Amino acid sequence: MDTARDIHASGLKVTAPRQRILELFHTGRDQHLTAEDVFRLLLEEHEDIGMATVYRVLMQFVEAGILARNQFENGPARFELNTGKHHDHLVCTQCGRVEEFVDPYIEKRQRVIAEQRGFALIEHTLSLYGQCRICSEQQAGAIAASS
Amino acid sequence: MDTARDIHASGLKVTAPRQRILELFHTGRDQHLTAEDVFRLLLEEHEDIGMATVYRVLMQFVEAGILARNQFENGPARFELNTGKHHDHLVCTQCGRVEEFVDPYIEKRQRVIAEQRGFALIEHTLSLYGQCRICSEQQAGAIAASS
DNA sequence: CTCTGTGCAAAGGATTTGCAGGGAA
DNA sequence: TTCCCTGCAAATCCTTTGCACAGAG
Repeated sequence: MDTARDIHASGLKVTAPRQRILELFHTGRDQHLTAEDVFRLLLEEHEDIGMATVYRVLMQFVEAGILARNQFENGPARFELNTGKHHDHLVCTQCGRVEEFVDPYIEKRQRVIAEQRGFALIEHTLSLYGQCRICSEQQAGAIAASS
Repeated sequence: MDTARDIHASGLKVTAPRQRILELFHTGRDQHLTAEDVFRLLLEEHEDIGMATVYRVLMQFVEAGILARNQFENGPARFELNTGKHHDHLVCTQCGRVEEFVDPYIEKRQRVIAEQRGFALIEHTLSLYGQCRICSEQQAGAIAASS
């Protein structure tokens, strides 16, 4: 919550762009923002921050362990607060909503599989793509209305 | 194995570029090639095929269900023969080697999780990143030699 | 003969980098 | 005052598209 402290603790100077960007991620829930999202939100706040800075800051935060970077399919990278707790994602192919989940059993099987193949596991990404409840309902409603 | 037949069955004209590209994937094992790989291999065969054609053909093959496209981390897309059997990947972060695996339990858990969240599951990607056995051994050898 | 395919070059989206001025510590 | 930061523009990487000609059916 204390953005200035987090930034300083990472050995980075506490500047306006860095504070504003980090605040964005602390605002609201389910924040899985693209660099473009961050840039646009800053514009709306009348902050004059360039895309290059957005990318640089996001990257520094990832290296500092403050943010985590996710690459879904072939779209732009999405950033989220790094809570320290690993988790996987459910991504709505319709509205882009991202939900998180953890399944201890899947995590365990992954370690077993890597071991069997002689792989020294470093990390993994698991993403489930589908239509979320809300989009499914909207679609059902639209079909009903058109008939 | 009969590339011309596969291509024709997809409603595509049987042309030299399409046949050469498809043959590449039938050559050898563990073919997870990038568009760049394909382009380079064709050059070595003295085939005069442009990158645009490589991308177009790869895309058509994916749409035809002949190839499958995988996006690992933030690197370029990798293509492989679509055997019709879903599988996930182990990717060596050192040498780039890609191995495949299937785990019925993980598959099942994924369906359960999606259902619990009200997601109509369409597809998923699971990739384990780490160091393969060969790279681990080489590294161990290098350390031993330097001491 | 008629379209689909192809190569080339240019365009495109996402991200990175070079540079000179600006601002934290 | 000293570097670290920043904005801008240009560069990069991967991929797609426009166009006129070539070739499969």
